[in-house]
Amino acid sequence: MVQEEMRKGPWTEQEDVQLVFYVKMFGDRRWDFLAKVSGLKRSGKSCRLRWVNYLNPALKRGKMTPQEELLVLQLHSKYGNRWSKIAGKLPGRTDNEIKNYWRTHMRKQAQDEKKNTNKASISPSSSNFSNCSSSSANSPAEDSGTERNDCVELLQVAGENKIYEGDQNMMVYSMDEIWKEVESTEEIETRNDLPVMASTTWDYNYCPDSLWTSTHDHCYFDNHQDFSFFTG
DNA sequence: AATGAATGCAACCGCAGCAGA
DNA sequence: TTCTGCTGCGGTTGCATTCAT
Repeated sequence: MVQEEMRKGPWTEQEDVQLVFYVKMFGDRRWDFLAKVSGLKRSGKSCRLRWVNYLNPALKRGKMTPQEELLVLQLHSKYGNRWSKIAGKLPGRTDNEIKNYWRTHMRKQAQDEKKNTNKASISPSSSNFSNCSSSSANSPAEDSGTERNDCVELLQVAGENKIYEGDQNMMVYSMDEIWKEVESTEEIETRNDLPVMASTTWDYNYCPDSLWTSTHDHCYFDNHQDFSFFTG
C-alpha cells in the first residue's frame, strides 16, 4: 500500500471545521480513526493536538489572569514540570499553554535577575514571584504547606487576601479558596483512584460519547451517512 | 519607515505507559 | 508473556507578531 502523505504545519480553517465536526460526531477519542474518517490528511496525533490545544470549546482564550498565574507558580513548585497535572487544576487551560507561559515567565525572571544583579546595590528586593517559584524549577517540593503560606503572604502583599479585581467579570478568590479547590480535586482523585482528567476535556458535554461506548473495542462508523459536503 | 531583536504561540518529535490481541 | 498500536506527556522548534532602536 502506498502511504498517503500527511499534511503538516498550520491548520486551515477548513481543516478546523472538519475536525470539529467529526469530533462532535465521534467524541475526542480514537484519534487515528477520526483522522481517517474525517478525510483530513493529518495524523491522529496531530488532530488530537489541534483539538486539545485550540479547538476544544472548553478552552479559555486570552491571557492568563493573575490568579491563574499565581496558581501556576504554586503548582509548579509542587509538581515540577508536570504540565498536564498543573493544567488539570486550571480548567480551560492546556498543558501547552501553561508550558509556554512558564517558559516566558522563566525567561523574564532570568532577565530580571540579571538586571537585579547588575544593580543589586541599588535595589535589594527581588520580585515576589521569583521568590515563590525559583527554588523549585526542577525539584518539586513535597511540602505544599509552606509554599501555600508563602503565596498567601505574597497575595497579602499584593492586595490583602484578594486577587485580581480589575475585571468586573472576573471572580475574586482568596488564596484559601483556590487551594480548597485544588485539594478537593485531589481528594476525589485519590479516593476514586482515578486519573485527573485533562482540563481540556472538562465540560465536554455535547460529545455523543455513546458513539464510542456502544462498543469499546470497535468503532462503528455509519458509512451510509454522507459527509462529503465537508470534504468537497 | 525600516529593520533587527524579543516575545508568544502553535505544532512537531520522541518517548513512555497502557491496553488489547 | 510478548508484541503492537494508540494515547498522552514533556521538550523543542519555527513562524508570526510586537517592540525597540
